[in-house]
Amino acid sequence: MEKFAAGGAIFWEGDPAKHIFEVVEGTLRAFRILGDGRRVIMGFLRKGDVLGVSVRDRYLYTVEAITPVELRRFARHHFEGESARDPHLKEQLFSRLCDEMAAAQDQMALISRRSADEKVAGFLLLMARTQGQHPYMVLDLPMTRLDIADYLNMTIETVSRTITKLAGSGVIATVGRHSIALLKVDALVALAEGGSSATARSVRHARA
Amino acid sequence: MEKFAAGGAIFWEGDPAKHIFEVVEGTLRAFRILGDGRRVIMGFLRKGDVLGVSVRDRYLYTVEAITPVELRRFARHHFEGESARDPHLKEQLFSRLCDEMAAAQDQMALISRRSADEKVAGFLLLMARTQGQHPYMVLDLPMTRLDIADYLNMTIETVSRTITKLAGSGVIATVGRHSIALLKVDALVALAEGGSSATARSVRHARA
DNA sequence: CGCATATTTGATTAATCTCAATAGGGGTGG
DNA sequence: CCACCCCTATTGAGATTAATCAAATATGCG
Repeated sequence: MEKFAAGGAIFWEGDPAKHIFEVVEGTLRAFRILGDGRRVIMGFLRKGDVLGVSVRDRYLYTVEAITPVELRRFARHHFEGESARDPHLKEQLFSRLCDEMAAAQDQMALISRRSADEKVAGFLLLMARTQGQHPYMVLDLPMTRLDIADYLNMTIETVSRTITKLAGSGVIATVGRHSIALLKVDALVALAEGGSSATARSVRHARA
Repeated sequence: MEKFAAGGAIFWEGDPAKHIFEVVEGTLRAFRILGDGRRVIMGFLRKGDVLGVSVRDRYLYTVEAITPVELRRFARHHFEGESARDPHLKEQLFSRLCDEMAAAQDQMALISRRSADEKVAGFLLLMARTQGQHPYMVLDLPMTRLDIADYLNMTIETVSRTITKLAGSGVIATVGRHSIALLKVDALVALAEGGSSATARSVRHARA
């Protein structure tokens, strides 16, 4: 069991991938830095998530702690090649990887939304699903607005304005900086699916 | 060995995932339809690629043939659970899945680029890498501009304009509708990395 | 309690999206 | 083999959105 302080790096993009980590407590961000210095957040990791499954030789992204975290560390070679006799173990890893893949595709769909409203609404719903709570829930959002922006491929200003707007219309309510209460979940769902300015054109495309 | 005509669907999002396919010949597109009818292309598949590895119960996306294709079909249950005694087989599947994951992350980075120029340049370089050829190569792009647009999260008009602009500046040359010659690869690389309008601001963010 | 930092807010600019119309290919049938 | 036609792609002008630049304001931490 290992602990990291907020802001600390667990591993870096390009490091030899010698370990797999399971998140016991806390939240982390996984990201890559593009050639020109921009940061792309590939995902957020929470309790129960596993880091470093999908790599072979070297890590594909950097992982940093957002909050203080506790991790369980496993040597990769225990899972690899002939040494992993236990078929159950392999099966589980495979299963994890499928989950990770599904998450990546969900994020792709999220980023591919047109308007800022749709993206932020989709993000909040994704976080809600991850935290698996109920309507009228209060979301815990340990990441900064900049993290959210880099995750959704937007600027921090647009994220902030969108959240302010949603709060103004009573769909959500901000509680401090790192909590958001979802007041009208169905309105949020409608927004996330492009409920406001229906794009008949895109639908035409889809059917073409 | 099975053949599909251009435009034909191999399987649909939500179908029970009973088979895995290997592409022997041709090009396909994998996509999801969002709630409001928009289409998000998750990837293009070519000779040697494998479809349907990363799913457990049901396919996560629809796959259609862009050109006439030939596929090799395998029953999923041959790879699953205890029945797959061969550790090599499992290892290979795992390896495939890691590749798929890496591709998904690369696409995420591609979509997350700011300008249309960067996206299209990045796309062309990705296609070049996929086709693994040399400088001054001629890319084969069987997909339509709409496919490219739905892949890069842009409109078809912007894709068209960007390609026209790149051709006008002598970086590429269009050869018919489905071929593009890369004339200045390094210029393309520079564009893909944000070489034109450097975003000092984003760099600042990345370091923050 | 005060400071450093994250966030919000404002004004402006620049880009893409949208709507619209034209041009160009490529495939088909005569 | 050629001409025609349909569909894709290109081009144009204007509307809309988010990015950018700049400044003020909270918030949470030490």
